[in-house]
Amino acid sequence: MLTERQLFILQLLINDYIQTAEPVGSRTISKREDVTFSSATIRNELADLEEMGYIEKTHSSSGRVPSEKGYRFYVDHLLSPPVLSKKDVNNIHSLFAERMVEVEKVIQQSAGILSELTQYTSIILGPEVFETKLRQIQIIPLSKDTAVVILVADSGHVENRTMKIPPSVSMSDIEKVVNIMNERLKDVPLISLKSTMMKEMATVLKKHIENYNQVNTMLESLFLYTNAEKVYYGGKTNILTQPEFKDIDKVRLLLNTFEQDDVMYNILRPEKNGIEVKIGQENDLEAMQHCSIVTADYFIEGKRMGSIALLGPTRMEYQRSMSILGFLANDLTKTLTDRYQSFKHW
Amino acid sequence: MLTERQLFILQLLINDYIQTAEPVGSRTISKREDVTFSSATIRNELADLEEMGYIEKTHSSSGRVPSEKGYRFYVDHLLSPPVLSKKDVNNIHSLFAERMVEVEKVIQQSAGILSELTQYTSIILGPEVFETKLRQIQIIPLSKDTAVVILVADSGHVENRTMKIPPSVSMSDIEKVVNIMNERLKDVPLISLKSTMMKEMATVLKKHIENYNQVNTMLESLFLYTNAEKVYYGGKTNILTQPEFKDIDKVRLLLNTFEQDDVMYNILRPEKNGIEVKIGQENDLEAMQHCSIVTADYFIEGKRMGSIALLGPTRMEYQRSMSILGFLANDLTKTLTDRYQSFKHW
DNA sequence: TGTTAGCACTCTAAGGTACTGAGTGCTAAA
DNA sequence: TTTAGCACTCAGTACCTTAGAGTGCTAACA
Repeated sequence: MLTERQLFILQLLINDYIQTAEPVGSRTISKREDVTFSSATIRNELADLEEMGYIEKTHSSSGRVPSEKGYRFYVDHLLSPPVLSKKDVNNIHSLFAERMVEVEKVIQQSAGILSELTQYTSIILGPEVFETKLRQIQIIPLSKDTAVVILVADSGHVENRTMKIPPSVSMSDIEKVVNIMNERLKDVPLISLKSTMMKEMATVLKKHIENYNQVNTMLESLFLYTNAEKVYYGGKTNILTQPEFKDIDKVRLLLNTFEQDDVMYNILRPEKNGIEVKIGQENDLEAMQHCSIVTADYFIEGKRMGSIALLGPTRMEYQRSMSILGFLANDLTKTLTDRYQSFKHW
Repeated sequence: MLTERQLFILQLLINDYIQTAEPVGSRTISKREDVTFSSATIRNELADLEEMGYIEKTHSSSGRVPSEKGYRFYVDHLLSPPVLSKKDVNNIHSLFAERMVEVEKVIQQSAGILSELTQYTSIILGPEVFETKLRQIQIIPLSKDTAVVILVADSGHVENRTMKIPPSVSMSDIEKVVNIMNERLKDVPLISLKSTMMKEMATVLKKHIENYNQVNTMLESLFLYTNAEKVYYGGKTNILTQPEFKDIDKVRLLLNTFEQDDVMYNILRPEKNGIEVKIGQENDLEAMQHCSIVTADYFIEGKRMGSIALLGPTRMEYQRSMSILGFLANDLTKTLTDRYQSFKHW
């Protein structure tokens, strides 16, 4: 168990290290105004803290650096009360003041402002298709064997795919199918579109359509890819300004990971509600060894829709990041819920 | 004017430097089998070449390195005949063997294969809207004051925008407008959609619609952004493996530029037809100081549609890059033209 | 007159040594 | 329990030396 003084020293040390990125020595700590005890005392305490695994030395006569365990403890128990400057708050609010129509834009802008305010890289998981429902489906022929299928969701999201039409399927067949789909599939959540279609529509389609099998395989291919949530970024290269990323190999590893949407998706997918912090190895991904990720969720009508996140070095400003993130998640939730309700109750 | 021998030596030097990234000395050159004269002779020639500005020293007793002028001359006059291995050719052909339906995918894949084959960063300017024509326009209401507008082009390209509907404009008005648009604007090139609409439709609309002014401003905002060509990338981080990009600041500058679509667009927009090489400063952009860009165009029915490009260090394999690029541009042209014709003549 | 061998010279890169300063751990006294 | 004091450690820097790759120049050669 840590004593009051040890807690205090650990906090001072981590705060200092977050600012300077330099190992912190006992003398540095003793010089602070609110420290009454001597550097020798601090040395003793530091030795204890090191023994318990909260801090480390970079070499035998260096100052101390927080360990991942130390950061974990700091985040869980030692964060000072959140302070957001009015400037920051205004900055965020002003973003939502101009009521943007397109969700994509709202999110892209949010990513931008996050990375600007923090100088870290911001990552946002776009709204899940999860709860959005089909409003309308349309098929527009392009040539004798291709057509564009357009799905419009009640969230305003539009999805389109080009597909091949088997020669045995006629245009009038397709028209019939579309009509039936619009009747039967309206207000079905996009996520269960495929299964609903297979279940509910099979019998109806069989009645009205000749080449049921061909049509069916065609439709199956259409809904093959449940469109994953899109990943948005802000300040992708901000991380390169951090001293811990002077090494080009680390950078390449990390930037490569950014390009893999599926990997990022898994990293951001939160395990629990609320603001979550993952420190270094906790991300179990080599590229993220020296990074921490702070995530928060946003909601529409209480349903979790996606996450917003900040990625920085393990030595990141957790308190500030969490505050900004929480704040923005809140605003995002409000905006999107408003928007959604205006659609739903129309 | 350069003598035969000087040409030969310059060529050997640049070839060597491209492979090794190390300054090339007279002895290195003299050791080559096909070199009959001594290193002393070569030293004399190198001194002349340096005086003429084709090569440089990194310090007073170092070997020589090509200058930008040297590269320029090399690219214009000294390239050895193109050699593409069968493997490369097959690689590219196989890409187009599976006839993909969506242009986006074709292009994304092309970018991928380009960067894989060369280990440089590939950049592709998506097909211009330029010649593609409107096939159909649709408006789907989302709420009492918002609707999604969907434009389908004959190329299969789908464009959608969410817009606000002024309260004074009724749904039936909108339906009327859409009908008129579909009548009048069909087969109008997307690029001139706005002007055609303003000219041709004004009179008709005035007749049928009450709130002409509101509708008009609404429509104007709709076509405000001529959608720029999309920029696709492959192997964004490949450039980081080049020894000239060990410096994190150079990297940041370059990667930041990648994020600015408009800047990249201007860089890629070719000035003349055919395969073009821009070396270092010729790109007049700080971030591109140490880079060269090779661009080629692709066409649909003889009309230039976009460009594909490779970005590497100035010390890049020009010959190979140009060959691969030319080859792929050709395949791309064929594929897209085929596709387009199957749409057009339907 | 063009080519080449030879040599003095230059500069980088790598390795070694010495010094400084920030930091530690331990001990003994307050 | 705290602290002053001291010996010790180690990274970083500066400085020097050496090795090696390369040049430019000169004088001799074909």
